[in-house]
Amino acid sequence: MDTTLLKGPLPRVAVPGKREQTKIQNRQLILDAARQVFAELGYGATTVRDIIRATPLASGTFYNYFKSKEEVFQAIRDEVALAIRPRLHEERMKATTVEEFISCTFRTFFEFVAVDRVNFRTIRPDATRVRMDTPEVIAGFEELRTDIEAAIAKDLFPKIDADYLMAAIVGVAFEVAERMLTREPHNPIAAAAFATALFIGGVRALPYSAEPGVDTETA
Amino acid sequence: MDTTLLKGPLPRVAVPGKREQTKIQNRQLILDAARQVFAELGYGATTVRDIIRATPLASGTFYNYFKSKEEVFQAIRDEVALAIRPRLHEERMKATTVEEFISCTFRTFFEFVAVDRVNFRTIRPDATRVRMDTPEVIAGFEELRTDIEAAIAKDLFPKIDADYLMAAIVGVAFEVAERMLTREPHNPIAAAAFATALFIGGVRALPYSAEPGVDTETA
Amino acid sequence: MDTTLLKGPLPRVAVPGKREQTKIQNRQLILDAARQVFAELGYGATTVRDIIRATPLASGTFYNYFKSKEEVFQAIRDEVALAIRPRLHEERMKATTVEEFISCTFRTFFEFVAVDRVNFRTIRPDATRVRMDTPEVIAGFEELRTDIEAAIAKDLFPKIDADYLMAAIVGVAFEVAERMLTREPHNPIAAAAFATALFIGGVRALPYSAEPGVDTETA
Amino acid sequence: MDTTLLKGPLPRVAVPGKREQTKIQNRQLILDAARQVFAELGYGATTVRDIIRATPLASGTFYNYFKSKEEVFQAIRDEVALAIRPRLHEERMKATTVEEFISCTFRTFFEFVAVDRVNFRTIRPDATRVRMDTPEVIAGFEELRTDIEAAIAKDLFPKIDADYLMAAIVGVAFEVAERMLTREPHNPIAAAAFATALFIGGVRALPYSAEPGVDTETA
DNA sequence: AATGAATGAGTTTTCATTCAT
DNA sequence: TATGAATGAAAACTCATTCAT
Repeated sequence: MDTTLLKGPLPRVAVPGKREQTKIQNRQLILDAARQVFAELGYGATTVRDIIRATPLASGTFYNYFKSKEEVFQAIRDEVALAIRPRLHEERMKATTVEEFISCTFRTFFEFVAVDRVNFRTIRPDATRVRMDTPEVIAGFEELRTDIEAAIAKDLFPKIDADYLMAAIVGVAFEVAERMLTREPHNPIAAAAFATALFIGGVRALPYSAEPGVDTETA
Repeated sequence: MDTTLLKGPLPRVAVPGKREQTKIQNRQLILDAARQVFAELGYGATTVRDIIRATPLASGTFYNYFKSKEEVFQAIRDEVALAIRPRLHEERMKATTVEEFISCTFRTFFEFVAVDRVNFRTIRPDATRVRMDTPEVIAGFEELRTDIEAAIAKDLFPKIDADYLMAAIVGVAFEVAERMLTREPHNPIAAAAFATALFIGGVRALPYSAEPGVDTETA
Repeated sequence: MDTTLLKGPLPRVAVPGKREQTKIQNRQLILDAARQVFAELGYGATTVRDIIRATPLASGTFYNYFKSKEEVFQAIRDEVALAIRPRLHEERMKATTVEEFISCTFRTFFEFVAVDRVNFRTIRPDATRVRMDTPEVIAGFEELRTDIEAAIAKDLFPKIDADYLMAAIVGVAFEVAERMLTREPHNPIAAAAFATALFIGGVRALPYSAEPGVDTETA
Repeated sequence: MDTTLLKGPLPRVAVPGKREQTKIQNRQLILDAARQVFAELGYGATTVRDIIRATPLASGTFYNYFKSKEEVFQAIRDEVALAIRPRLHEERMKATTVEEFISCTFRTFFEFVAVDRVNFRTIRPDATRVRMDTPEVIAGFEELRTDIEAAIAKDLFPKIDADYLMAAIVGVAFEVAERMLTREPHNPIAAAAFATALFIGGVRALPYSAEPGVDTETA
């Protein structure tokens, strides 16, 4: 190893450095553990101790990264929202028909959820569902509304209530995603097909289902 | 602080023999307080103390009626199962068309929310929105699936995925209700009309909106 | 025992009651323990645990009575100030000469300190002295100034700086009391004689001392 | 937050060989910060972190210079013992009369306080006044007793109680200084004149005051 | 030597539950 | 049966000190 460059004035700003690395890694360790534990116990029942215990770190270390349970939670939500928002927005911008607009929204969302299920499931199915809308998540919803309004302006949509439509899409996305995750194997394509059909043609246009609770494409 | 005069089982001097009455009344006091507080803080964050504080009763009294927080929660669930669910169930049983089935579900729900908004949604002081699916609603929507399955059996619905349809209805109900409450005056009829139209004919069948964010029936 | 009176509408406000008694007692237990521990370890080094440990009570019980260490401390100070202030004021009002005014102030204070030394000594001699002036204590000082001003108005004192004189008296009272408590036996009379002589005639009028650090009256 | 650029041992690139300089400098940085923080929060409430935070140094660096909070405290004591005490001591040694002995003590002290008020007294945000006898002053007044004893041996003072006299001087010095700082402008000369007159001739010898609370020399 | 994150023991605080009145 | 203070186990949080870089 050539250490020439390490002599002289220390390369203070250079190279991320091992310290920096560990810091990022530890933050991630906590976030991952929190995701895990939230999914298992639910947000309410989770304690900071639970999170730390799921980690090789010491209790005090938690507080070097987050002030409280709530703060980790929001960090997780934000992380997710930041990951999916740009993708959703971009695809919707490319849509030239109502069908495309709707279907790309659902498909992207369900695929994301299927892959990243731990992120989505900070929820204990048999108990209470808590949804904490952080600014980042709200921003995602707002963006959807703006996109709808833009689509109306382009005559892609009829002149409808964009606010309610946004709400309807969000509601269906979250609830159907939830159900989707209870089925094995997860089938985001089928879920998106269902939701899209509903939004395009209503219940009568919904795909036939061999038996309730089983994705038609899987059956 | 001496709160002696403020507390006490309400009418201590009540008509003799009506002890049974007081017992029922106290039970109700606790249930009502619990509903309130669960809605405000969420199930996880709520403590038994919080519930008792929202009551004229003493902390020990709680345990004369319920063994734990979990038990009150169950009791609320049970209670409402006996109140709203039969109503919804009955109406849906009478439905002879898909339209009726869908519209009565949404109308009843939105009207319930508009009247009982406190139970539905609260803003925490730090402005973070926390939503808890109150037990009554969970129970109601579990039954929804059963009713859909029954409707499919009666050939009212095509043979679709009842689980997903239930999820879609729940999602739309919740999210649109949320938006409805941000508008003045609350218009459950218009909200139900929107949701029903969406489910019957898809986005293209949605009622025209003079301006986004304003109920057409109100405008 | 005649229980006739116990029937019918409960005598809610009557008799202090055993519960009420215990409450007062426990508060006092904590205050006494705190006094003890503050005197031993000093205010800074004392923890709430230390106080509780010096008590037969459980840790949580502390918080039924005080919010924090600081709050107990202030309660102690206030208790003391409330006990001694009226006595000091009353005696000063009766003074007809400067000598009386000064000497009664010091005598009362030093006697109080000698008797109630634990109250006075929330201080660790070898470490840091912390004096937290609670409103109640400040009020005691203010009263002294007012009394001095009244004495000036009555021509008992020459027209001097009442504010500084008050400060001087307070300073001498506290510091000499501190020294007095290091000597055995405590001799408040001698301490008051010293302070009074100083304030009346200056250092040259001070009583002779057989040996420094020994009260002349004792020697 | 990346504070890399803000921290660091001051001039890392400093003139080679002047490492010794930096070491002395850092030690001083810590001592100064400690003095500040002790005065603000009191010894007990101060944490090592507080001291370090008031410094451009990193937490670990603290332990290169001092083993603990206690040790900094001792160091401050020692440091000032070398600075103020000799000055006071020397002046008192030169005194040929009681007046000189007393007046030089007060004058020096009040001037020190007026200049260095931050070290003497701080107001905490919650308005509770906390006073900590900073080590320098404690050390100074311990020596005062020795000096009084020496003066008695020289027949400068009558054979009085040196311990009590020291206490009286300390008490007056502190309390009057406190009052002095509440007046604008600070007038250490007048404060010293007041205290000296009191100690030489008693209350009847005190300078007349135009109005209480106003320094005569200023008025 | 300087750095500053990690550590974990110790402290503060909360809260479900008990129990004497 | 109602009361509400006491309990103490467990959670939240702090901070002196260590140690890899």
